[in-house]
Amino acid sequence: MPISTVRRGEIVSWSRTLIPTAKDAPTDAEAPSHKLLSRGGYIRRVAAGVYDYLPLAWRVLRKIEQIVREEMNGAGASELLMPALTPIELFAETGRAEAYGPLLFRLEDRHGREAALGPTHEEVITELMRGVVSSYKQLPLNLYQIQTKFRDEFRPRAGLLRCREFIMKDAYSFHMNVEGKGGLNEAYDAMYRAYVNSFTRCGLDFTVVEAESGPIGGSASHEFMVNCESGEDTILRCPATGYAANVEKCEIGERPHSFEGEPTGPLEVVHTPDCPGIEDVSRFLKVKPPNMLKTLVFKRADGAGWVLAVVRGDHDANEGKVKAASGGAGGAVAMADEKEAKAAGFAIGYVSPRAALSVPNTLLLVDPDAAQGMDRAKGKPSFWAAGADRHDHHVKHFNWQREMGAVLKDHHRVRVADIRNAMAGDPSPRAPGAALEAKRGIEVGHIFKLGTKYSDAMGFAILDEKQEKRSVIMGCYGIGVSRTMASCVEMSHDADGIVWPLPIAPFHIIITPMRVEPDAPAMKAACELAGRLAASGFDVLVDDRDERPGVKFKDADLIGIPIRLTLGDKALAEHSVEFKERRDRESKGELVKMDAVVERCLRAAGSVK
RNA sequence: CAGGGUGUAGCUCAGCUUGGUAGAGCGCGGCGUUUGGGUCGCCGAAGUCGGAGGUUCGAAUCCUCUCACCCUGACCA
Repeated sequence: MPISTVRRGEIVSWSRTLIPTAKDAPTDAEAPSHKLLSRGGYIRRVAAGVYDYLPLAWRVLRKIEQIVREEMNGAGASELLMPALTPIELFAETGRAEAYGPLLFRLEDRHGREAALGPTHEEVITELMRGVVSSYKQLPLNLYQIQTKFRDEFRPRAGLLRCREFIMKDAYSFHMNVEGKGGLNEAYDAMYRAYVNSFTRCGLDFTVVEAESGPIGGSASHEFMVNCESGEDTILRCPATGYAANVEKCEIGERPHSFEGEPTGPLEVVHTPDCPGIEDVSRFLKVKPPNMLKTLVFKRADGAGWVLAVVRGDHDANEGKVKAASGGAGGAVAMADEKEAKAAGFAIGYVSPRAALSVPNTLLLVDPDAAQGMDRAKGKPSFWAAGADRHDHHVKHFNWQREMGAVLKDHHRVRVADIRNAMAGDPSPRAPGAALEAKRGIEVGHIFKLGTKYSDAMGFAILDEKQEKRSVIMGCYGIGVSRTMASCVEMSHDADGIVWPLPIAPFHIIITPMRVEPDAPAMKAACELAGRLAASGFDVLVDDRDERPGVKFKDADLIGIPIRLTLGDKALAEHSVEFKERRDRESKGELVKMDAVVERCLRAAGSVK
């Protein structure tokens, strides 16, 4: 017997479900998605960063989940479900009980045992795998779950975009090797494709960017960002090549630099009281930030000295890049502790590049835009203001060669390197002559190559084919399901309400009969039509409320159902209904004969429903 | 965590300065009216004024403490 391949749609009456729409959004809602999901009766706030998902929202979430599920299964992953409640010992094992800090929701049971509500499940799944996988023959494996996650955010905000409790799909893959068949790269690439497929099928406009792997560790990482101006994250993109990366990761193309240039005047020390930041000094000295040198103090992780990072006043130093540029001698670096740095002789807040001369074991890293003796645009020597290495004092007319001397040529002590965050207008690292563009986005997916961080920490090693015990190599892959719903609203709405893409709309079609008494022609036609549409796979919402037309139209627009079929006297007299797509704001709608409606809707839906 | 702000009816808010019977609009219930873009009219239900303590004859209002929530920043798979 063949398996039925046609999905029968669902029919729901507005009056028999819960869709509490409202004219006003709660005052605390600012983000469009927060306002519209609240007004549209999708969500209600229960506590800070904690929400009810009402029937409409739950339908959307389940549709997103289903798409993700299909793509994950198609990519060879298997679904399981792990507990949200996790004994603290598991997080202690990898040090993340500390690393996650207050972000971890902690609780204590009646016996005084500590537990945490899972923010993510690397430890839990590694613990599981450690117990059940004992041979390389069982790998590779890719396991995922869709589940509620908990993070005690310092500041939940923007409705569903940053919650303390949210729905997430997290997947973990396990391998004996990185390259080749069954390796990490193969799974990573499969996940990359599954993510592209998932977000495309959801109808999202998104960009894939290269990303830092962050505190989770690992070696490579991509973020999937929904494009929208209200996004929290800035991404940079090369228009010539399509290269895209987030601010932390984005490389900057070649920038010419040279310390050579005549002084603009004698070095002048100026008393600058109460000027802790660049902005204050800039105002006080009447010097624009692009003419100032910002010098930050980093400490080597091994304690064997310091790294000074010099960037232009209007630029931000990038810790990851500083780390990379100072690599080799002494390993990783971290922002210096203020007390410690002061004790070593740095006048924190007033440090100049010259501090590299006076404090031993100090490497000076200079960003190319700061390493300028000549102002190229103006064709004359650069004017620089900098710290005076003395509390409440700065200097004017800083000149690299005069102030630093021969040490500039010593590559063990002074290096010029890309050490700042990229900005719009910076040269592209991939195409000469092209400039990076800045866009805003919301992160909805993130994939990582973890390597052996967790398997090492938790002792998950098995024998390979050569009888050698090796740590299992891992990858992990997340999708914020509830955030995806919210970012879709951010991306797709207008003044009247939400405009859902068809694949994740709670209902494909809303039928709006003008009269709703059970024996009214409009209501009878609505029921008949709903049945035929459902048989073709459409989910149909019938607005059977005894409300004025204006109210129904406003609500239909607000909740964002892609297709509206209106049944009024005029249309019925011609055996027709009025067909209107939500995304067409201007059009009046078209009259469609009753027996052609299903076909018209199918055409509007394309091949996807 | 730092700075700022708000808590009064289901929602949006007024009242607080200058203490004296707790209000409006939307929503909700009823009646009538209207019926293609949030009709109109009348009637009605609805609030321990976030909580505790204090000052006072009397506190939504003044004082102290506390709780919750929001915004900006920092933080952030």
